[in-house]
Amino acid sequence: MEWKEAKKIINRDPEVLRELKNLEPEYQIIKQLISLRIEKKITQKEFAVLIGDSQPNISRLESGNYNPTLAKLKKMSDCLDRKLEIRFISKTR
Amino acid sequence: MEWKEAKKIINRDPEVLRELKNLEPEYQIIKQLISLRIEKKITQKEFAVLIGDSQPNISRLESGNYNPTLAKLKKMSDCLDRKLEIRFISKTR
DNA sequence: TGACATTATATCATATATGATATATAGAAT
DNA sequence: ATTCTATATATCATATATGATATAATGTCA
Repeated sequence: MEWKEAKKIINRDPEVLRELKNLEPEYQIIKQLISLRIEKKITQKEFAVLIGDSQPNISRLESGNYNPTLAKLKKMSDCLDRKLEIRFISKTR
Repeated sequence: MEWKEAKKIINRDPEVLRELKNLEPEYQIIKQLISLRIEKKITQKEFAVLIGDSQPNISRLESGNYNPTLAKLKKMSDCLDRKLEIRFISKTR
């Protein structure tokens, strides 16, 4: 399995995708998390255990129906042995 | 006023700074937001109006005693005409 | 120093995130 | 088709974020 699979999951529902793209940072996060999970070849349940959460909550997260706090994002990144980077980037060129 | 001033504000309380550095993403955010405000040469009150919030809440935000949701971060970035970027960065080299 | 501006702290009601569990639905394997 | 696994959806109690207001403390300037 590869990114193709992740893309398939993201594309499952065109409506959700449209909304996700409008809410771009959320999309970024979801995309990254799904990629990570698939990269590791693990189920949502296993991923949930990894970050100290539950499978239904991972599903909700991946679906975009989720609004995590900064602390939650940090916890997730720590559990995934990743460094969380948050930036407010200037739109000017 | 320049970054020196922002630094002074961040350094006001060594204990807070120590904790902030430990909670690094939060520190990043605060640093960026304070920089932005000082760059614009506006008070917390004016900044608050800019992002649709109140001065006491900005103070709380700048002090680190704040745990914003993703939606809140997005709203802030939108109001500041910035693009919010969130990444889980691999720690490997 | 005093007046005013700015920032920090406290408090509170309401909204919503977190964490947990049950169950429905979809997918995979045989 | 059946069984099992994986994912999606629903629900709920509790914790906590949001948004708002009042006030205290600190800073600035004449």
